[in-house]
Amino acid sequence: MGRRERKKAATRQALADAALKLFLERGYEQVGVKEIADAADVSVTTLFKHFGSKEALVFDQDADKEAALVAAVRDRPAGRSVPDALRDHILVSRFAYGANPELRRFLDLVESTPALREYSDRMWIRHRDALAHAIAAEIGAPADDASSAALAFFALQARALTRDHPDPRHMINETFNLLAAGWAAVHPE
Amino acid sequence: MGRRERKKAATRQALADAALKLFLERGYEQVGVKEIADAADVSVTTLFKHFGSKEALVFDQDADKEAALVAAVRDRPAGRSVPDALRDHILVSRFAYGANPELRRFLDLVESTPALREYSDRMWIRHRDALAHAIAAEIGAPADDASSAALAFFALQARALTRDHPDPRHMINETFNLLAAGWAAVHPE
DNA sequence: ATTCAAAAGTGCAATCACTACACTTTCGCA
DNA sequence: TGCGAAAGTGTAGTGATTGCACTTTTGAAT
Repeated sequence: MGRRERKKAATRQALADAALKLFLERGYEQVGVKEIADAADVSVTTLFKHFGSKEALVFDQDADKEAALVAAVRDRPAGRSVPDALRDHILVSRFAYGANPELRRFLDLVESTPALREYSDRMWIRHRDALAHAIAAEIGAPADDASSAALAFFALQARALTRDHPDPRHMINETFNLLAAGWAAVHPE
Repeated sequence: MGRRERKKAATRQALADAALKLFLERGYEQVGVKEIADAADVSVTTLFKHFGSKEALVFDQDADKEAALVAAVRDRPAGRSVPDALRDHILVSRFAYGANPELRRFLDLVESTPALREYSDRMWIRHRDALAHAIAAEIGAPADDASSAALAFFALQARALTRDHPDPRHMINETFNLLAAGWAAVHPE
């Protein structure tokens, strides 16, 4: 990778870092793009060349999530159903920030900011087709199989569904109980 | 109803009418709020006193939809399951514009405008709790029953799920097959 | 090494939805 | 009859996002 791309990546990183730092300090809405650009020592124009929107500054990794999602289905333990594998993956990705306080604060920021919540939801839904195809492949159905698409969509929406529930873990489990039972009925083995 | 409220309602209606007319003529994005206000002969400030956002100008009826939704569940034919009743309701509300070309154009406008699609989706989801409570009441579960909440949420999301599918009717049916089977398994009668 | 075009970055002005404010007009009603 | 709330106005702002014309950097081909 040449100097050019390295510098570009550095600028991008500086922007994302500055943004996250400022957001955590003072809250998403209380920070303007101008400040972020200044903190990263670039112009606002440059900021928007790197990130399509203010929200995008916070979510700087996307492709790996999709890969992980597809892998969760494809590489699931033998005997585990597709919905159950998805349940596991959602539970882990939602509650496994372990003892990492940075991640914890980041998730709190997202959850407490409506604009970021919506953006995050939309990000997940963008992986809908990829997940649907992975599921269809697993059961040997055509790529545009409707039930696979429905399961993929619902699994991805589960985050939004369980967000404001008092007991998210329980809500997720109940939700996937419904999906798993329906899936088993539609696709008996 | 006194003259005052009549005038207020008239202004509101003039705004909604002007907005819809302009949107249909030239497209949602190509029309500014200023133009709408001018067409209705009020100030922009007044426009925003009546409608919370530009999108809201298009969706001027909300309460009745929620009532219809709850009624679809509560007053369903004897022997019909809750998910099936919801399927019927969704199918009707989605395809029953009959020979009404105005409604047809309106729906096309919404479907072809990202901002309006999202707004419409969010509007439906706002009814989530009401629908969830109605479902829970039907099966004699506590109001915060998790499976009822999941079913309500998924049924409402079905519109978004089936939007960009080549055969929406088929997609809706497959989706509700999944939900109905899951629901039957979780709530055997 | 020189040159050249693309890529990265800049600065400015503009757009557009939406808000705050301070103000006037209009009714409803006591 | 008169007063206060409600409806409406106009202006000036904010804040994200875009378009434009411009300079600087740098990879690569000659």
